[in-house]
Amino acid sequence: MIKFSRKIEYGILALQYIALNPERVVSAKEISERLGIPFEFLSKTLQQLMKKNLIISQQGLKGGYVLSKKAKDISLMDVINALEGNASIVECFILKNGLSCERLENCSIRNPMTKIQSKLTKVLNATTLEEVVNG
Amino acid sequence: MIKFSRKIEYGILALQYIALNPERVVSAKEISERLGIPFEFLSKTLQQLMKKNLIISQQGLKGGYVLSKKAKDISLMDVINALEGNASIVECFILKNGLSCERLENCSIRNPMTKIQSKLTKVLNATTLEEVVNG
DNA sequence: AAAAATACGACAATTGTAATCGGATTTCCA
DNA sequence: TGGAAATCCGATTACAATTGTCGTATTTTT
Repeated sequence: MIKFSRKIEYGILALQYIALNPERVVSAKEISERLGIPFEFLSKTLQQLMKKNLIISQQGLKGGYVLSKKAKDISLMDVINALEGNASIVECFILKNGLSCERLENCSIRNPMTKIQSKLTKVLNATTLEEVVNG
Repeated sequence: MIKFSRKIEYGILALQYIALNPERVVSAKEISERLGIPFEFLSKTLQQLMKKNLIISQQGLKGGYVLSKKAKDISLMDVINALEGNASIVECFILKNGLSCERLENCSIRNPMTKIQSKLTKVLNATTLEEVVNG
């Protein structure tokens, strides 16, 4: 199965919700209740997005989040990178202890996979939050 | 993280290995040893591919597997479908009990995700085993 | 000072993947 | 014709990653 993790789904949904309410600060609680996403988990996700400068947080009463830039300047790839830092479609692209997989000599799978990887990355880079918001 | 499962990786690697030895029947044991893939797990994977008619099995001593069609007629999508039957990039595309997700009314994420999904599917459909074999 | 929000580390639960086990069947060949 | 080597296949276990929870500290507004 090839699919986005919950975290990424939640992240995209939350960003979409925030983007739809640009005139105000939106709290995690509100997003959580409206979209039916576990509050604590969502909070963690939003904090990650904040650390990666995709959103700005305001603490305290009446606090919450706003986008740090325009929806058209946030790509799905940005979100994935912020939340997981890795969109490698094949295991062996992920270095372990700085080493690549041990199957290398018998593995001519890398090159064609690289092509698929780059095509996918291209799509994710090209798709912005604005597109997601506007269906 | 977006990545192929081990099963799919193993499946592609095995098909590649079989495709590289078109003149003979290749046993699961040989593939397992050469590529460092757990024998039992690989066997299951090959059996699945056999049931979906991507390879032909020959039982008994000197048994093993051969491709059932030309490498250029097997796409990565075929492999994924055979092994998991689902390449949905977003959870809500996967129907549960015939129902879609409960977030529908607040969810305008479906449409843009469908676009990404179809782009990905296109790439996977267009990439054949032959391409994988020839790097 | 109280209320409502974020921040954050640690932990628990769940789930799906990955791997193993046990045994059955098929086929070849000495 | 019997043993070896292979596929076949259901059941079960092991494991890891994801997902979710808890408790507490901190920030900010009223």
